[in-house]
Amino acid sequence: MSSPRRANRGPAAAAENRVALLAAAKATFVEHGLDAPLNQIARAAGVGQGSLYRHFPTREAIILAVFDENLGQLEAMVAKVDSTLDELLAEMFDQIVDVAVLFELFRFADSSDPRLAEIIGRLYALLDEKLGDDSSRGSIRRGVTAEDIFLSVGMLAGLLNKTPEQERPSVAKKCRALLLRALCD
Amino acid sequence: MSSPRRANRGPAAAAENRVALLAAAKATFVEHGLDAPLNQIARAAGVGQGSLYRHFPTREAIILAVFDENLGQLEAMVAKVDSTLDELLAEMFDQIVDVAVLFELFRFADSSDPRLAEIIGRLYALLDEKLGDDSSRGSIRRGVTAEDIFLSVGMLAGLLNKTPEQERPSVAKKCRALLLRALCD
Amino acid sequence: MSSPRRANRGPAAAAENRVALLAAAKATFVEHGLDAPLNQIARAAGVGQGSLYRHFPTREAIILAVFDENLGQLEAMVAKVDSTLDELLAEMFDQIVDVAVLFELFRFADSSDPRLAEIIGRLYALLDEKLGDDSSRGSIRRGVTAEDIFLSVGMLAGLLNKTPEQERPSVAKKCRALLLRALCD
Amino acid sequence: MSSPRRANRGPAAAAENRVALLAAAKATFVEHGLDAPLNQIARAAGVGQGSLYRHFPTREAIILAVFDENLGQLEAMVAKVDSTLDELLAEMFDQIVDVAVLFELFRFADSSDPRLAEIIGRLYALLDEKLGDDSSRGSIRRGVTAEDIFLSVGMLAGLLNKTPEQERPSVAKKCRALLLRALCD
DNA sequence: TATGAATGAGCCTTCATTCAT
DNA sequence: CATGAATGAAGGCTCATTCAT
Repeated sequence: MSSPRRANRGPAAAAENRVALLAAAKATFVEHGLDAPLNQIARAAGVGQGSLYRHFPTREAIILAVFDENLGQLEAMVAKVDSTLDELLAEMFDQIVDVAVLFELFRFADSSDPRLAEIIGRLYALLDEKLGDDSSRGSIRRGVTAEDIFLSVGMLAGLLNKTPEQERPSVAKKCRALLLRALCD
Repeated sequence: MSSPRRANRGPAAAAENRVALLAAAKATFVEHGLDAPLNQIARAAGVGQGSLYRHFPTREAIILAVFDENLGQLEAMVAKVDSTLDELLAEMFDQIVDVAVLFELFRFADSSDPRLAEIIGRLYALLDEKLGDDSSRGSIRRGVTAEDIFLSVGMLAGLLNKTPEQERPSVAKKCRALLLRALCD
Repeated sequence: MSSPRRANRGPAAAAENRVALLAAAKATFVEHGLDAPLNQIARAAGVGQGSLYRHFPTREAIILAVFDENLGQLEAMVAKVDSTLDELLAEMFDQIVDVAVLFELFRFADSSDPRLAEIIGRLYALLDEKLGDDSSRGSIRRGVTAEDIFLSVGMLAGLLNKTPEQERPSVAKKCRALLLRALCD
Repeated sequence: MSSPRRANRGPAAAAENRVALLAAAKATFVEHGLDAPLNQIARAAGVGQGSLYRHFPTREAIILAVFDENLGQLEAMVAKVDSTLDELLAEMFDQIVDVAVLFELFRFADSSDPRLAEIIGRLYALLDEKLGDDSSRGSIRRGVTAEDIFLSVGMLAGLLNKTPEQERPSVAKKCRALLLRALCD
């Protein structure tokens, strides 16, 4: 019997699969929310259910991984440009319109989860580095902490997640103005 | 027989049931989010599944009812005291810590239920009334619109919904400071 | 408290209610089939659920009553006109397009049910009366029994019940031609 | 533990399961009609509820599959013997006593499922092939169309579906006589 | 190790039936 | 006797998770 089942590409495919899963997960989460059926992710990735579970044993695990990956991109960006916090914030505010859903992560991950703590730690480090240096602080006023920025971004994300797709850009713009006023002189 | 069917308390229980359902719904939503199983609400209210559906034919209907009830309390408060917007905002920020989940209601914004529009209208009216009058604007700066306040509250609620129970007061306090800075002179 | 509940018109309304229920039942069955929710019938009749149950304790009971009533109309028609069987058949074939659903009755009523037996008996009597008399037999061939006619009508009804609304007239016409060929010389 | 979850027999069981489901579905439909609970079919097949839905995502799908299978048997029979339409009809009339319920399938006639159209097409082709050739038409009179036969079979099925099990053979016999008279010279 | 079918728990919803008023 | 709210059993369907191959 010739099974129509996708060929088992063996262990070598593991890395490929992981990448495909992360991409599929991000797309699926953005489109259907963090409660999207997991099999939808597996299907979109062209990967078996079981493989998804092997790579990410829980829903939380894959969400964390996607978030982590996105944060990685942000870090890379920061590392490359000699940017001020203004520019970094602008970039974050821009990107968040599309991936706000990932911030729902906090509903899932227990805040004591070491992976989450690690991710938050990296974000804080990123921000503290800029805040601590007058030349890179941009127009952010003294006294603003990394946590303040973190909370601001979180609030924006929180609202965007309740906002219908097409209204997001306009809502984001108005909120950004409010938040900058809160954070800048 | 194993299952002693709950006594049929008759039509007289209708009003009681409605109240019990609303209370149970609020508690359940606060604890488990707006996607909480409806049967859990019915059980918590000590009411049959069917009665829940009779009183609130859709999930949206019961969410709206709970929200409406809370909004009513807010309006009552405003009506009583000759309050400034500062006080109104303080009240809202206080209350929202406990019922932030209700703001998830706006996920249903594309709903055809006219009551949602009505509720939003009432909220705006509440705010516009205060904003339009210099003597009641408090320390809110000129140029702030009802929408700005609405968005601020929405952002706060959005973040609180992702925040674990015990951290909410502290998060709320910090966010409140940020938002007031955004809204006041 | 003024109860918005329909006034209890007392025992006097019993007869009225029964009539309203039968009419509503017929309309509801025709439109939604014999499995239509009973509360739909009560509502259409403007009558409480309980009253429906008082008049017709089972679904079968109300179906039988509707069927019976329709048969009564047929009998009345036969009694009035000095009709041949041809005309009677034509009438039945005509009417059945609209009320074929009532023949689903046989799926519900146990054939040993005395009420059903009584109804069938009346139908047979109606037919036998015409068949037995050469002058009223019309073009129906000798040898055809009341049962043959009964089965023919039943078959037609059976098919019509599976036929989408708008195709019924055309299907009925073709089947009628076939059945007449079976029953006539 | 109280519920010894059925062993997961693995993907290899897929084919077996499909067969078991079809058999169970046929039996269940015959006994309880096309509205029989699907979980009853799953249980009868010794298969999980989810597997039923995997194989047949809708009720219509499984009905179609059962019907298709039966039609396949009919076609096979026709293909083998060099039969006349008389014989084909006899076979159909015989078989229909047991599986009349499947003809309820046509309640789904407005379905968008192309397989239904395909099935009807095959039935018509089967009949047209015989009708078009004088040597195979048997005693069926000229002028009879495939549709006439289709309608006849449908009418018989419709009636049998309302007929209690034990009376079906006798009813079928009488109706068959009537219908043959309608279709033959 | 990858695959995807199997499994059943669990939520949603409808509706027949009962019964306090 | 009429009313219509209350009740929960029952069936539909989805999806997280397991596991034979």
